[in-house]
Amino acid sequence: MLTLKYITENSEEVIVRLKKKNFDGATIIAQVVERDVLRKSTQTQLDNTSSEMNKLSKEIGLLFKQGKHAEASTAKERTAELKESVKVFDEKLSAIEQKLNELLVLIPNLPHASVPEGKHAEDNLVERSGGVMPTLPADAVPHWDLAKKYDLIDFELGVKISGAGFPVYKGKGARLQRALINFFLDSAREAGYLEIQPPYVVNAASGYGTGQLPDKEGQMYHCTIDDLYLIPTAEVPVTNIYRDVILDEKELPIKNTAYSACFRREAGSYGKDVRGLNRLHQFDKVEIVQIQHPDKSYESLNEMVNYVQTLVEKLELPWRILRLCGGDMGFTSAMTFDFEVYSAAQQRWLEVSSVSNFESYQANRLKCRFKGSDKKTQLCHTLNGSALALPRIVAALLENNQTPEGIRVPKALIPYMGMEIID
RNA sequence: GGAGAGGUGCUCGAGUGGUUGAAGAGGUACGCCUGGAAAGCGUAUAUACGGUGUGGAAUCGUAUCGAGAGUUCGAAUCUCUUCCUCUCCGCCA
Repeated sequence: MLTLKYITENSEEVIVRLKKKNFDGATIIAQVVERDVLRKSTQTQLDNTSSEMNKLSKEIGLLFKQGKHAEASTAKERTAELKESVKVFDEKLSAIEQKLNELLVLIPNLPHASVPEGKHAEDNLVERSGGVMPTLPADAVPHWDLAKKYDLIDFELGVKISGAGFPVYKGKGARLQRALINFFLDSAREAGYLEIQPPYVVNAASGYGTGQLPDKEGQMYHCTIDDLYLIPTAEVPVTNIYRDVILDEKELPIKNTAYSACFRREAGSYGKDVRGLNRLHQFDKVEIVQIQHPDKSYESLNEMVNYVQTLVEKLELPWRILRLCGGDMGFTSAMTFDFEVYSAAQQRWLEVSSVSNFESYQANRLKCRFKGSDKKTQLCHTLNGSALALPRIVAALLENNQTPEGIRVPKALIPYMGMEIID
């Protein structure tokens, strides 16, 4: 969330900038500002009353020590009223703070100045693109047919065991998964990321820390008996490592990578583009996360985008990078680049990565701060990106590389696959 | 799952109702000392919010001793709830 201080001190600017995200913030910002004034005055009242109370208590203690029991009893009587006031102010303050917090989580992050205007995905700008569009044989088929032909993925079996959206990878299909995961992890490590193996279920505090809760509760699988959530991305557990942490400036940037299975309920997204591997309830992904100094977070964003680009290039897929417009960006992001690869048989661009700078929006919730040489504590900037999500990469690899002899394995993957062709 | 012990500052560790935001030690930072270093000496070393205030120097107040609630004029210290850790037993990959 945005910091209360920033909102109250720059309320006009905040309202203007939020417009780019198609968010009309005038009313809610006004409510925040109003309640903040109330918060401050209530806090002052509470502090003053508590202060009096503390003073009086000390006096009573002193009187008792001196054996002046009568005077102590008289003093005690005076505390009753104060005590009541403290209680009233305290409850009032808590109520105000709770309401303020409820308002704050409804306000999205401010888009960076370079984020283009726009309302929908069609307004995103193509930043750059590369790779060679494949020329497919006349009888080319989409990946779900190829998966069946070479017995790589069994969607029906997944339905039997779990339900739609839980495919079973078999044989060379399973091996391809493992090859991609290892390729992505090794590449990330070589790029300076520390490999992490996080838990796949998280508590509510973690879900709240990265913003999945409370707004996106319905999108996560919830184990109610233990009140734990299946992670929708490794971003959640990895970023929460740094919840309630004050880092030393010298530790920045922190670069972590993690493979995890990802679980998404995808409630309400049935019917559209869900065939094959395009949209799943469980999928595999390698994530990269950075915690960075605010002055350098856009350098890091750039670095991360360039890094992801090397991955799609090594996989020899046609790719393009989109600079998301204000209306298509995530709630918590200040700037996002999406990566898409072309899936030739479906003749569609598939999103395979989303790289974002959250600036201090996420860090404010997480209370992830750093202390510099000036001894001042301030919020870090957090960034993350997929590097990469597997299913759509697999879809594009299968479709684009289909030949009469089988599926050609890109050079970079051959050592991981142990074969040049899937047949 | 059963029985017991415990959760205090960057770390260790004292503290069982009254100037305890918290002894002591270690670590770290700065200063002194030294040709340099060690030792030694001195100083500093949490966070959040609020008030006064300045070139975001200071200074005061409030809250925080796992978390939440309670008892009390007053709680790190007592009570309850909850989470977590450790030991023993049971079960098990």
